[in-house]
Amino acid sequence: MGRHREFDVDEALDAVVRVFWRRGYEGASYDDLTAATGVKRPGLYSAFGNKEELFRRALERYADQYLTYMTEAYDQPSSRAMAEHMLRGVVELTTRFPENLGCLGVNGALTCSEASEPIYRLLVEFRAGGEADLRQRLEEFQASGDLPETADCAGLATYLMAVIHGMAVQAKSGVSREGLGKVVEQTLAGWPTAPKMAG
Amino acid sequence: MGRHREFDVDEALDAVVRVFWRRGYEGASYDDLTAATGVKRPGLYSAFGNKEELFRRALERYADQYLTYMTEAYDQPSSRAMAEHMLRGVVELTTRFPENLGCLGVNGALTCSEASEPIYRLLVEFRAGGEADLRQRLEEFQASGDLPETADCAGLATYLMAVIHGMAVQAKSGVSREGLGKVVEQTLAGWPTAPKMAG
DNA sequence: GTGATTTAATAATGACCGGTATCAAATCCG
DNA sequence: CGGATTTGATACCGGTCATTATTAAATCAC
Repeated sequence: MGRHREFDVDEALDAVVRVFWRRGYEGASYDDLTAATGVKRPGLYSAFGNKEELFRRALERYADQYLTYMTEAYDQPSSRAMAEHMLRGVVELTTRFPENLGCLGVNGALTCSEASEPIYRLLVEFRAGGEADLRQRLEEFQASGDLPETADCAGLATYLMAVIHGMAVQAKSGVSREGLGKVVEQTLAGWPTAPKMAG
Repeated sequence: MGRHREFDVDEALDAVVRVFWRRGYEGASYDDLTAATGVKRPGLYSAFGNKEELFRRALERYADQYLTYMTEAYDQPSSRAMAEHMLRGVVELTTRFPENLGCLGVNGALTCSEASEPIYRLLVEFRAGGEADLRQRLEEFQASGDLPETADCAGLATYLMAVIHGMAVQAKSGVSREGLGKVVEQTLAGWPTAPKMAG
């Protein structure tokens, strides 16, 4: 019983995601958040908790809504196709909204004051988790003969994640979709090729 | 005439550089800056102006002190040697100080509140300037036959800067020197080779 | 309708932010 | 020395930060 909530929690969270995506965790104020959501301060607090919890919720929603191309990539038939799917997905994501260039995983808090270090660590772990998943998938590709036995899967994962984060920085700096496409091309041009199979 | 300044301006600026490098522009407070420099607030203001001017001074000093490997790279005899020199320099720079991982050009302000957008734009231009210089040098290498005529120098410059910025993000996330070395190897493995010259 | 309960809106809280006014200490000139 | 001038240190300023106390409005059970 009691009065009903007058705003849609997921809609508000979507707006919150866009604010953090654009401004980062510390750069986003409650004035920004209330303006974007149309929800007053106490409404956000009662629905999501404090700013740190709000960011955690926003990061989860961001992953669910926008990082689907990562799991799609894992279903591709070769490591090269996987890399291409991921890279094309990054180009699309990081340039899709002119107001939210780049990606939340990097924009959220590359640096911050001491007070926000929990969020900084959250994002470090978030990115490290993506790299660990990628490494594991690369090792599967290697086991199935799609990558040479001499390939360093951990190193390749670190490399590909570096390119992805670098593209996010470039996108945030205003590099166009076409410019980022060149990054994709060069990355794929250097991708290791499977050894010629007998038979 | 009058009382003499009791601190060394360059030493103080070096300490300021390290604070901004670690915390970013907005994440660095005057409490952090005064603690690191040993100079009280009014001392910093009288020597450097306000926070924005202080950051501009710090960025200049950072470039002079730490980005020398970039100009060294331009003196290398081939585009590949140049790329390797740059990439090894980035590994060294971004992991040199455990308290200041990554690079100031990216850490400074990838995102920020509306109030700090002048600094945000300064850093966008700072990075874009580096990419423009790199592109020009690549075109010279291409003109001298070190890169194939089919190579896209602008695209290569965007790619290499993406790798560099991505390595800075990875370093800031705690990736080791060895891990970043793998990024260098993979980047060089895909570097375009000059066409075989006749004679 | 009445009372209990939940949300919405306003406005206030203490802490910290960048930036300065103030005054004491130090230096130079004469 | 004495007076002018600059720096150093303390303490303060208004503004903004995240957070919350308070009160009005809305909904439910009965």
